[in-house]
Amino acid sequence: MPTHDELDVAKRIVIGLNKIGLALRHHAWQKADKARLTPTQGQILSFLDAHAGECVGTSAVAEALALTRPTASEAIHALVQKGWVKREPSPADRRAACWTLTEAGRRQAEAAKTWADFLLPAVAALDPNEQVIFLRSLMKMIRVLQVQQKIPIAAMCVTCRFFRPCVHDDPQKPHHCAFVDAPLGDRDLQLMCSDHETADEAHAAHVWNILTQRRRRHDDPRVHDGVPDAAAGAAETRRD
Amino acid sequence: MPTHDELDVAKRIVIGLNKIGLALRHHAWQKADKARLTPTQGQILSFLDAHAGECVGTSAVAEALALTRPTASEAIHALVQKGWVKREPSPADRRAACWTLTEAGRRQAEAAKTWADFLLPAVAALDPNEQVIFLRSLMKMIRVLQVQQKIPIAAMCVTCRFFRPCVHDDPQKPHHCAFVDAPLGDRDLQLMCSDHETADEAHAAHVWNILTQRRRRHDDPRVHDGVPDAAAGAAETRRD
DNA sequence: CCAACTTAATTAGCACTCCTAATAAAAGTC
DNA sequence: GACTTTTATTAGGAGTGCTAATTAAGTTGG
Repeated sequence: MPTHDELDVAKRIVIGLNKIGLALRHHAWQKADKARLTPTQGQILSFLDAHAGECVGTSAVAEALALTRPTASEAIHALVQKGWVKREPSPADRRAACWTLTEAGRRQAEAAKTWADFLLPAVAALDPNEQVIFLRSLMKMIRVLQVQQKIPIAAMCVTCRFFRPCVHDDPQKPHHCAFVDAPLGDRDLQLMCSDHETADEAHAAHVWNILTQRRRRHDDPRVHDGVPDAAAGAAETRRD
Repeated sequence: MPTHDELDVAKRIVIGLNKIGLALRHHAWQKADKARLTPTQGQILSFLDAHAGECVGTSAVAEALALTRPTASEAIHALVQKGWVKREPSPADRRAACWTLTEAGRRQAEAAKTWADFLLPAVAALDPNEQVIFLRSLMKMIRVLQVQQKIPIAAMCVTCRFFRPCVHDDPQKPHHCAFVDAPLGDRDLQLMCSDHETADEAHAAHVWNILTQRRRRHDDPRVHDGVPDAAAGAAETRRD
């Protein structure tokens, strides 16, 4: 009889993910000292860089990185002190800030973006077949975490390059996210997606077109026998 | 055909692992407040509990959690203040400490042990076959990180001198543990084995070779579930 | 139109994280 | 007995992360 602990596979996976998390944290701090840029600060720079052009306030940063607003506020001010971020007034709201990168900040952000690439050699130890399965598994997990609100939500699907509007027949979940590979409903769009990556303008315009067209149809709901109205609308507005 | 393939699989895996890391950190701090136990402190309690009976000093803790000794020292003293850890003298060395849990500390450790279990529902989203592959992939990655000194040593089968990979014909239990003298399957591979003893380099390299080559010889056909043949073919061609 | 929300951001206060550098003390070396 | 290594700590500093309270600017409703 083996005397090894009888932990099931799932628990051992959790332990393993923890190890990876440990590596991430450790590495983040290691580099922190070199670049005078702590983990949180680096992530804020990356986030601001990814959302350049949008008006990103303290709250948006806090939400994206799963921090409280005070914590985000302090970290941002540290970056301001270092001359990498500056405050622009929001056109709409005199209370709100629009944090933007300075020229030096953009350079820092470029460097910070690759901070996790030290994991790439480890990933390369998997053969291509394993990588695909591993990625698919990660996506499944991330989706569950998102649904359970364990992962912060970062940006709107509508501006995301992974977003595919109106491709399913299910009226509850007509859209599709190509990153987590799962259907999305309209109410999911209100939330922001933690896997968001800004789409190019063409894609964004395309998405917007489809959404606005369909919404018009939606205003005039038709119910067929056993056929949901949105399905008909989606089918008609779908485009290749 | 997906249009979102601009990033290769490896980079998306890194992004995904980052997300999991974010969830881990966030969740750790959430619970921290409830239990008046910060992430590092919780991990120290777990570690001491797992190594009860051994003489664990400050350095050992620091190494296991990838902290500097001063950081570990401070965290331990916070736990002493709370009455969960006490110092015992080392029999051999009057400088060294043997940190041990108090009765209350053992109770706290028991609770702290499950802190990452919030990930279990996410893991459960994977089917059993995926779980096994995911676990094996994690171990491969962790081993690379260990070799690169990016992560403290983990007590994994893959680095253990008692581990004999692929010595049985039973595809369910191809490996063998020479310590408990019992066959092991992929699902039995350990990440935190209490009987682990680090193998010498020759043995480690040998194990690694066999594990990475094995897939072509007799792999479980279910592994290829849902994955294009091209991927398996690529795996096929990658050995000398 | 002003009192009563609500929201954006900050301040204050606290405990802890994480680092480097310097120190103290014991143990091993020569 | 001085020299070096190892174990643990202290000192000092920037940063993380939280809650609670505050300031200021919008929004809403009687």
